Amino acid sequence: MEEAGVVDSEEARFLEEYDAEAFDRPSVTVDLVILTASHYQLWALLLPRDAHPFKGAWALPGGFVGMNESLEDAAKRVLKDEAGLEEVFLEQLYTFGEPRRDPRTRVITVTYYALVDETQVVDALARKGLEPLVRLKTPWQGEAGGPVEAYEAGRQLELAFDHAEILGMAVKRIRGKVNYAPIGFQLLPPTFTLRQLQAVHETVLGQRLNKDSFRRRMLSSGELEATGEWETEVGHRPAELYRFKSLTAI
Amino acid sequence: MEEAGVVDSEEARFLEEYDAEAFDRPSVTVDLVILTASHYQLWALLLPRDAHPFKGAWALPGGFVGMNESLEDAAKRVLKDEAGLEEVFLEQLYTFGEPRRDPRTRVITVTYYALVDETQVVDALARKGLEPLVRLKTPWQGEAGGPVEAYEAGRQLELAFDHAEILGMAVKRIRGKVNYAPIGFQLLPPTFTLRQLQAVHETVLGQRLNKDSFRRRMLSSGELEATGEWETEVGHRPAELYRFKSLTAI
DNA sequence: AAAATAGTGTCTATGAGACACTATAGT
DNA sequence: ACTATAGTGTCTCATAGACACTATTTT
Repeated sequence: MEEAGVVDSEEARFLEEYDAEAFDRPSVTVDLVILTASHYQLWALLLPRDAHPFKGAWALPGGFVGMNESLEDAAKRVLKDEAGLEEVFLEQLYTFGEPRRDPRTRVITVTYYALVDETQVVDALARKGLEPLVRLKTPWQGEAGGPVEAYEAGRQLELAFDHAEILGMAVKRIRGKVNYAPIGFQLLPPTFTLRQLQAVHETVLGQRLNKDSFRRRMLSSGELEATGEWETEVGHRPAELYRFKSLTAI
Repeated sequence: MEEAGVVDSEEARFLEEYDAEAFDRPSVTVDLVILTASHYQLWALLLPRDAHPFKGAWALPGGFVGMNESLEDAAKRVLKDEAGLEEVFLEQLYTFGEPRRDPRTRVITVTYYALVDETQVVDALARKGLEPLVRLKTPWQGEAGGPVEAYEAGRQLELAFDHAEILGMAVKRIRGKVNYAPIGFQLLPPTFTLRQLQAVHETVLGQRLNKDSFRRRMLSSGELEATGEWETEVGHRPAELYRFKSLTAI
């Protein structure tokens, strides 16, 4: 804001005397919901905790916000350091701050969600030697909201802190967003078929969609561009590959 | 979360030794956008600052988050203490945390927006002897987003900190929400005519709506209930008064 | 040839906009 | 009587769903 530059001598004196230590202050962290879609399931990156509290439970990647670091920069730092990911879709989700959500001390966490295509995140995690992604199960329909369950190898995982609720908020958010914003392509490789795009939408929404009207809606949205190339080795008539125009415009 | 109750002796020892002072911590505040609609204009409560920084500029009501207070409780406290309002629609908006947004020190602010009907907020402010509401002007269409301008008595006001941006985010949010959620009634008295409801939608969206389809859409939404009463003294055929079903259900 | 999915064309149902018309208050 | 807005009925147009049909690949 340009008004911040308006500093007269009275204001300079005030700033010098201001005591930043006058109030108790909570810790502030960022936590990340890194989502991908595959095999008609949503998956998130969760890390097993090796320290108390919630030792052995699974937690979202996160970290403290540096004193001279913006919230978004902190989220990007965590995304890179903990998942090896850069240049992906990242958006603020919600801020959670119940006084007892962390038993150690007051921690307010600003959450972000990232959408990544499966091959990209699997490659990045393999380079870091990390655990595989965790499958999410959403025990509610539509945008009702609520906590989400997480599974690995068929077994339900215990989630640390209020992270089940945070994951639920992320699913609720993208379910709302997929209907009016082109976020499906964030979960796909650069070129993709309409059937792949429909599968991603169906995965996000947790329900089947009509093939005909989905095609018409996507093609008439003006967001897609045919590449003139077709998929290969698919055991049926190959579909044309498309790309998102807004991505090529960046 | 119920998992928080799982405390063995090892975890108890760990919690005792945990040093909450180990990291520098930012200040955390809540700031409130208290919105109302009247005369085809959006209005917000802004308070003139009598201290540095931004002395003389106008700021959103806000306050520090107490160490044992949830974010929503802090927002409700500010709403009551600074505007005299209780039991109104209140929802988290966004968290702003650029390192230099407050020149004194690092302040991260969790913003909330409240929707209040005009008579209610005018009465409440009058009881507190506060300045009148400030008129907002949104120099962008639809949900493009961006900062908002504020006017009082025809003169544009200087806004403190990043509050023009926060106001812009609030307008963007309700523009998106009014199309799929029944938030119009939050800005109206308990009973209202369809024309009043349309005026509120038009004010929020910043554009005129078709009368016929608006009536049909509202009546077929199942959210409205006719009261059997009609407005009076209006200089034309009086309209029936409606109320929102979801309000009576609470 | 069979299986599977891609892609096109057409019919129908639904909802929004446009418009015409009647109804009822205040002035 | 005139003005302004409420409220109803009908027509048209755009879009979603349903369905039928053809096209093209692998097995």
